[in-house]
Amino acid sequence: MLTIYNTLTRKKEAFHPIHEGVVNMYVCGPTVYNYIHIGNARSAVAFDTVRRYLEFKGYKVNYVSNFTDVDDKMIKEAAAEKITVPQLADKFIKAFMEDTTALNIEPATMHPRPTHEIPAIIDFVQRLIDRGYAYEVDGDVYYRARKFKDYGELSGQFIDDLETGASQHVSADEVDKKEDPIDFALWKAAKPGEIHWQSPWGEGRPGWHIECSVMSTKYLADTIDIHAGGQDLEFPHHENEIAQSEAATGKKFVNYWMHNGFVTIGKDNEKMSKSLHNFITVHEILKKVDPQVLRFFMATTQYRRPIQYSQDNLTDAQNNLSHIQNTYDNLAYRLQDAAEGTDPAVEKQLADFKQKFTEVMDDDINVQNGIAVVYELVKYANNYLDNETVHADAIKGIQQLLQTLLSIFGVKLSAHTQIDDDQIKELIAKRDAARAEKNFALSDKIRDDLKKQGIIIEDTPQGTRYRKE
RNA sequence: GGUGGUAUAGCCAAGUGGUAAGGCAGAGGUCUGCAAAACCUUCAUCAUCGGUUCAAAUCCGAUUACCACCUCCA
Repeated sequence: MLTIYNTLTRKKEAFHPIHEGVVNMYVCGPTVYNYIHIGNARSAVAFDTVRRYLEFKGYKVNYVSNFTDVDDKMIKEAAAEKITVPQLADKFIKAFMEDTTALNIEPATMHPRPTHEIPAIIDFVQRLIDRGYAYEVDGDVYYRARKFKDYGELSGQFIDDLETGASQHVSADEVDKKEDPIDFALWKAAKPGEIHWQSPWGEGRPGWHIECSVMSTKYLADTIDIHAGGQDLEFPHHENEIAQSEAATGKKFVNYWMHNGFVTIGKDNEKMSKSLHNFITVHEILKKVDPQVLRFFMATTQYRRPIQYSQDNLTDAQNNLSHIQNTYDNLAYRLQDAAEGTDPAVEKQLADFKQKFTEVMDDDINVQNGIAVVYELVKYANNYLDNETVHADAIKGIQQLLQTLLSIFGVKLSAHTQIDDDQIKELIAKRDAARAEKNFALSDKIRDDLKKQGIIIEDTPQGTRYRKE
């Protein structure tokens, strides 16, 4: 049975979706004013992995993830680039899709954007005003946080302990307008020249938090199964979403809150973030690193744990993935001389591996233990391949399980042995002849020459094989 | 000041009371003409101090260090 750590209760809980067999999940996406960095990608990878595991378990997953396409940073960056806010958004949404596709992240079922939802947002804000949870001041609309009785429940904060302006990002002007410093903006009046929409409170734009409440309830349901995002969103973003949504609908907003840990960098393991200027964009790193390696690197750390980004750790991931990929190639190679039929012992063993994998992953998506089962499978597979006689269906069974498990981590395995090239085959024949005559100088030269072309030669008991590097 | 998290071998990391999974790197070996790939063997008493217990990395208390959040952040 699947258990998930629920930030709201600070406990692992048995996972029961509202509707049998279906999971409604919403994941907070990025503000699209720049290329995503590895930290942003972490969230996308973490919850893509959760999604894939849920699908592996047989659930249908409705996965909604937003793009925040208007806010202060968007306005500032658009001005800097001398383009409009929507142009900026389109540019970086396109980049986001390219980067996440490279990382083999499944597109969301839906990617809503607040600027496409203005009427729904206005209705939602109006509803909060009508219910006495919000008030208008000079074209801004604020949420009366203290009126919502459970405010602070998610993050464990007590209202009176909050140090106003501790993050030093609130302007004095804004504090003056609010009834209470902890109130937050639902709607912001436009400054001259800023992008804006008409509203009952004048020209303005949505505040940050409101979009997720509106889009989650509109595209999924008033109450959903999973709402996810980075740990930095716990407070205030998710706290505010709960306050807005539950005040508006009168229903529980989310059953399971999931928060991913950060990507850290440097010897102090500092959080990677745009504001600390210590980030590396996915766009940049993919110029140097195989996207599969980057994906594997991120997917094999459990979503709640921090990931330390370093070259050493990336190299580790690279080596591990190569080992798995080599095994997959070894399997494909032996398929060529395999006997027909299967091997009951192998079938049994595969069923055991699959069950063990499910058991460990059911514990809050414990991917470290999950990947350990994969390594067991890999070792088992290679040992099986040492047999003189192997069976085709058994090998196919191993391949299939390996592929299925790796796909949960977002890695696509494919055989490298299937390349067919007469020229290479001719050289190999020549080399084999040389070896038979013990002319190792020639045979080694042929091997070296092929290596320069990126072709690796390997001698096995079944003959000489080759693959691309 | 409030809140939360983390501390296990050179590195990554599992582990929630019974004498430390797994991976990388390293060392040795098997196979090979040599390689490659793979396999085998080997490599720690768990930040510190104190307590509870027949028994603790695991529970309790204290200490230290690091990280994060407190209306910009995935």
